[in-house]
Amino acid sequence: MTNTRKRGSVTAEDVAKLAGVSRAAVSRTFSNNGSVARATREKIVKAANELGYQVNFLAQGLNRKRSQLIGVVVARLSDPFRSSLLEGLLSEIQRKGYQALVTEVRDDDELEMTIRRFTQFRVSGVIVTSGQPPANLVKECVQHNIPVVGINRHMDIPDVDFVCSDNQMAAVLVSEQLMRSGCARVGWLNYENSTWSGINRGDLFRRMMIEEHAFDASDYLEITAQVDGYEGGRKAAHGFCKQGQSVDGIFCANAQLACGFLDGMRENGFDAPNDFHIIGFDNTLQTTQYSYRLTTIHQDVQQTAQRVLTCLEARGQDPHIRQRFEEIPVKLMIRNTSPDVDSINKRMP
Amino acid sequence: MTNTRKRGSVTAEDVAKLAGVSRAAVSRTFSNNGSVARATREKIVKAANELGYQVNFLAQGLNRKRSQLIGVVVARLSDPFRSSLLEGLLSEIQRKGYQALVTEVRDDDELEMTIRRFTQFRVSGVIVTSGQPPANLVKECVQHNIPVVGINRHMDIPDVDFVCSDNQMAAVLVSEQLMRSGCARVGWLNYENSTWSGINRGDLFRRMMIEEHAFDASDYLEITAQVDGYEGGRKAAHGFCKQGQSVDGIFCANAQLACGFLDGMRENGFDAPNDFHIIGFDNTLQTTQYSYRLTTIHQDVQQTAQRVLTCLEARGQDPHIRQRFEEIPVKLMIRNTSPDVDSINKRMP
DNA sequence: TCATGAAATGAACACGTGTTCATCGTTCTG
DNA sequence: CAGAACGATGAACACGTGTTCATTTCATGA
Repeated sequence: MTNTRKRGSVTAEDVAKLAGVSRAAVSRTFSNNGSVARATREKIVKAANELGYQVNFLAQGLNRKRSQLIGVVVARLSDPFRSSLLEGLLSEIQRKGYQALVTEVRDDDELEMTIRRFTQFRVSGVIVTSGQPPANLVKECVQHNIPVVGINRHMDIPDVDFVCSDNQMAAVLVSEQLMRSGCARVGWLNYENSTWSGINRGDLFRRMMIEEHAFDASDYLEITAQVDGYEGGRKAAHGFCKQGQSVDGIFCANAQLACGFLDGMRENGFDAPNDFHIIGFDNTLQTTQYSYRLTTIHQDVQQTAQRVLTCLEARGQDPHIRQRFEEIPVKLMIRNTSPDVDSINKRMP
Repeated sequence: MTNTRKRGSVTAEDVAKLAGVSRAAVSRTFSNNGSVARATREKIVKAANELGYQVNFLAQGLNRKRSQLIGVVVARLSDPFRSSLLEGLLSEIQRKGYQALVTEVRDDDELEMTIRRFTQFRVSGVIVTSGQPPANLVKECVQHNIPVVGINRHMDIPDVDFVCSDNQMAAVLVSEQLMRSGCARVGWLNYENSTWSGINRGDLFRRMMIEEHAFDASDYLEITAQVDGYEGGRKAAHGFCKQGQSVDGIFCANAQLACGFLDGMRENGFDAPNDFHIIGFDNTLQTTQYSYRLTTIHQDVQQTAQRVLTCLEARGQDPHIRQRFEEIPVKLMIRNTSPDVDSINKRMP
């Protein structure tokens, strides 16, 4: 019965008409931009509520040349750490009043299409958690004044910021833990064609063991899984045992590899912490569970997400600030597979 | 040096000017709508490539009153099944040429804001994987001609479609497997205030055991975990043992509960399949791993995602088709915790 | 009382696209 | 050859908002 000319969308004009003001006043009221008298603002808000008015984000974005969307590039959500990272990002994105445009990519080809679509939506920022975006595309974003941030990866591109867990700190914590445990022959497990962060973690760990703790190179093994994930780690353990190799301490590039390697060793009759110590990366739920109780490096997802959005907003305001490289502190979660040395010493003095 | 009036956005008008045609021709070329001669189309495409033109999705959506976005409501991505479901949805959404607007909700209050924002973006559809959307809000969507689909949940709302794993089929498969294994006293594990799908699975399983397989009600136990997830299941097992109860077959509402319960029983000195059989729901990666090898019901995520998008597109074309309730067949993945009976019989004839 | 400045207001333009409608040229048909 | 049928084309309007700019209102101080 009400005067609903066209059902399905009540516009600012309808509100203006009902409140007896101009449409510009309505716009000013909801965008908090210009100045509008208290009395009229109240009239407008009342009319808006009555009609159930909501601003059209498409029109708003078209005009402002910027939507309140943030593009997020993800891959392989089946990895628990990646999905928990996404969870943290979503939470922070929404807290700041943005909306997440999530795209899953498999190869860098898809990634090109993806970023292109992001620019077509005039996103306020792009977060890359996986894949190596082509430099020219990122440049395109920069030209459009769209900030880009990478997580746990190194992109050698000007005007793009990075947030990364502190791999150096992880190397220090892990190497010291292994030293305290009396390890004399350690290994590093990663998969073939790993990401930058995986390689970086291995490099820093190696340097720490050899240069800082004076390990002989022959006492530092590099174990390479054919593929990533649990099965990759498990197969690597089988190969490791078949070749008759041995270590008393091993550090893994991620949690899935670590769980797989541990289970693979168990299948061969070895177990941690009795036969060897093992430390993983990514404090996923699974590593906390009874069947694993894996000592692991904890990445602070929440803080990572916060820093990412800080970077985005900073560069959104001034596109030409100098490149940032933020490192997020990590923690060593001591559990069963490389237990607290003090408690051991206490137990057998 | 080229005539770039305003850097950062090349519009259809620029393309038209370069190609020597009207802007309308450009629009027709890229929206594949009107008719345009082969020769001019080629001229336009060439000019567009030269200038690096891309349509502005905001303007396009504003005009069409519909964006190519699809809103996805998720919760608790830390649950592996949920993240794999999201993965499947993303993949299907992108394959169909849409973009996913993902929002994480904690309570139904947030959900209200979320759906409201979805309508403000003029999404082409809404997928609800969690939470109970208020009926009036969904009605609002329907009024805006925005199709809504729910996954694995029951919403008693007209004009909203549902896609659900075939819980009846699961109940049949599980009950038959337990019967074949000679179970005489079975249990059902769920958490308090579970979702609709969890309750539904339990109801159907119970009916199957009691009505179909003539179980006495006293041989059908309902075990309730305080909270969802691995820890919930583990604590439930501890309580179960402390009370001195016992079953020889147990079915769990989801994989996390199942893994937790199994580990909890192990801590108390019981293990599957020797002391009891256990079957989970959601064929997550973890259930396949060496430490669990859990017999479980597999939900076909890919097919679910496909059906969801089919529903969305169907209702997008005609909002008044009758409500659908699609059931997706499930499979029983037989593993170690409730092994294949034939192979057992063969082994000890 | 008048000049001055600030706050408030509405008309008008811009954002970049889809789509209708009238026009024009071409081909087909009898 | 006349007329019809049809594909191609561009002008113009619509989509719903933000923002500028000139104008009006109003309070303040001299």
